[in-house]
Amino acid sequence: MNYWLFKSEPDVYGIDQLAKAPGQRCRWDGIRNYQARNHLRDDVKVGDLILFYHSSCPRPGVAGVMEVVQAAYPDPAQFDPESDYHDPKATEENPRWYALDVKLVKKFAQLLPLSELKAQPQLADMALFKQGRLSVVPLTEAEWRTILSLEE
DNA sequence: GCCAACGTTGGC
DNA sequence: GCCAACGTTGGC
Repeated sequence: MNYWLFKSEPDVYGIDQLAKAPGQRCRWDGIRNYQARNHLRDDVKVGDLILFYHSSCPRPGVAGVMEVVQAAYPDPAQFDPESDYHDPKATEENPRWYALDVKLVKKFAQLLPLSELKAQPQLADMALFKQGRLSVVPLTEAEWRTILSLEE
């Protein structure tokens, strides 16, 4: 069992959209960074738990928890010339980018702000802070427990 | 809108 | 393989 933090811009796709989706499930796609892709493709397993993080918005922070329901498969958007995520160098035989399916476990009653995460000495070494622009971030079990304990 | 950090591209 | 130029992310 591994723990992750996935970022999304709520203007594009926020936790409320996931809450309203059929079965509260969605495809997590559009990842176009190699390090994030490698995590998605190689390390993220069915049953892993994920923090849903809202980024690039007025109130950045953790909005809730998701669970992986389908492990990585080639992201269909890379083959779609109409998509913003189209990649002309990707082929069906040799895909570059991967997506996976998640479901909502719970939406936090209140968003847990980034400022509060930063205020925790136990979280000072988090990958989230060390590598600010990675959109698929691993968490240790201790970090996971610390963050969940901050949510009442 | 600004800027720091860092990833990607392309010439050589 | 190096590195400058450029693009993107994301907090503020």
